[in-house]
Amino acid sequence: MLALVDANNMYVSCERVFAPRLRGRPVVVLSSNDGACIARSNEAKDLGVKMAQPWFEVRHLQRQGLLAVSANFELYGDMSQRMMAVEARYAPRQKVYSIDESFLDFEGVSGDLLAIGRDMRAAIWREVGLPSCVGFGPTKTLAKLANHVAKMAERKPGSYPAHLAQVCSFGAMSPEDLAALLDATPVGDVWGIGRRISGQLIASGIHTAGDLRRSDTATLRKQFNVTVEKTVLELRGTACLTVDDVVAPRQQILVSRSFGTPIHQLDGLIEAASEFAARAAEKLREQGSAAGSLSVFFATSPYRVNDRQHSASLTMPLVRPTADSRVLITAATEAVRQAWRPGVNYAKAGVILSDLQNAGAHQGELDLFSACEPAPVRDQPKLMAAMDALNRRFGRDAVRIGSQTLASSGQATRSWAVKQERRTPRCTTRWDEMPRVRC
DNA sequence: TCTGGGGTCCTAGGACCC
DNA sequence: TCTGGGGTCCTAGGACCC
Repeated sequence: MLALVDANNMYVSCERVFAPRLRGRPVVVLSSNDGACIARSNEAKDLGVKMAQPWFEVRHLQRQGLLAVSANFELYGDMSQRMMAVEARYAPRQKVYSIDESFLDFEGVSGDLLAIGRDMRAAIWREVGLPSCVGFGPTKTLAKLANHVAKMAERKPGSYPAHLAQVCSFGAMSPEDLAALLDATPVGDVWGIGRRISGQLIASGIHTAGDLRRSDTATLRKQFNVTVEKTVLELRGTACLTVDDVVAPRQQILVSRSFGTPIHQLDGLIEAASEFAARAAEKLREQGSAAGSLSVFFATSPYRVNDRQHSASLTMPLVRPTADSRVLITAATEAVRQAWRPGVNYAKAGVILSDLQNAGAHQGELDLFSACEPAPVRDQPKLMAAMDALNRRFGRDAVRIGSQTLASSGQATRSWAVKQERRTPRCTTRWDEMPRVRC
């Protein structure tokens, strides 16, 4: 039997641990530049705030008590690790799926899973301060669905039987009860069935999870793809997705941002791309990989309808896989120079590292470069390691690459930097931001 | 004024090969 | 009037997730 454990409204719940004023009130967490709502408390959902809804569309709800804070990812990441560590005590294998979810494999565990689930949930609350829900099922898709039921039964009394709230096990249900439950679940609530496909399923008469489970797999595979077919099999209890507890290194690393103010000058774009490439390179070295290629993209805002629209994307193959910030920044800068157009207001940009491989694996090569003049920048892993160590010890950007802040005009620009006007303290990761307790 | 960021997997179709 | 056939590899883009 598998379990899916996840925190309720993760980001809001993390904020509430250290800010009692946020408890019991409608709260949203805002994306970078305080642009859109990326997390909502139940009270905010009840006020009608939608996921990813722009802040300017809902800010008037402040009159009805809505509160907003800027995203504090450092805090959420740390809280996540604490939560995962508690969960790991309860099952032999854990696969962390996202910042607030993990799958647990209870194979070989005897005892009452419902009781274990309740105990684990209580421990997460007691030790970390986060509310969570637990769903048990024989496959990942069913465990996900059980978790969904647990959450909805808690949040919307009447949607599902009350005894399924918070911890729900499909393993503890009769086939008839489970069938009735699936028939009461909209097909779009099934994991893997998104907006596009649920629309087409409904159009062909498949409205609920129960309908989907009864559908012919071959037909669905033809109409859609194998992913949908696997989902149906998983709903029937045939496992197609496994829980492997090895943490696979990322296959792709992406750093992108919308700008605080649009960029129309080459300097600014180079500076931003350099900054993103440097961040991506740090992540790359953190997981011990090297990148085989680097892509840069930048685009105007589709919402500024009077602006000339342009979106560019350019991939730079790297001569040899590298994790050296200087090499990656040089490639990013070159890509910007090639793809940039003057007179355009760019609103967003990003850097993607792909073709990732183990940094230790060196491929033999012909030395085609010794004759080059000037010689290309050589990788210096020790230099990078020293830079990372200094930044860990003295804070981010204690040491940085020059082009991360272009000083061509005699002063740093960085007007594009994100705005976060409502960020809360990083209570668990910074000594100087630790909360104070008055007795 | 103001519209998120970071991922994975799958597939169709083009390039290329013999 | 008149098309080769069979295969691999790569990439862009779509769909999904949180």
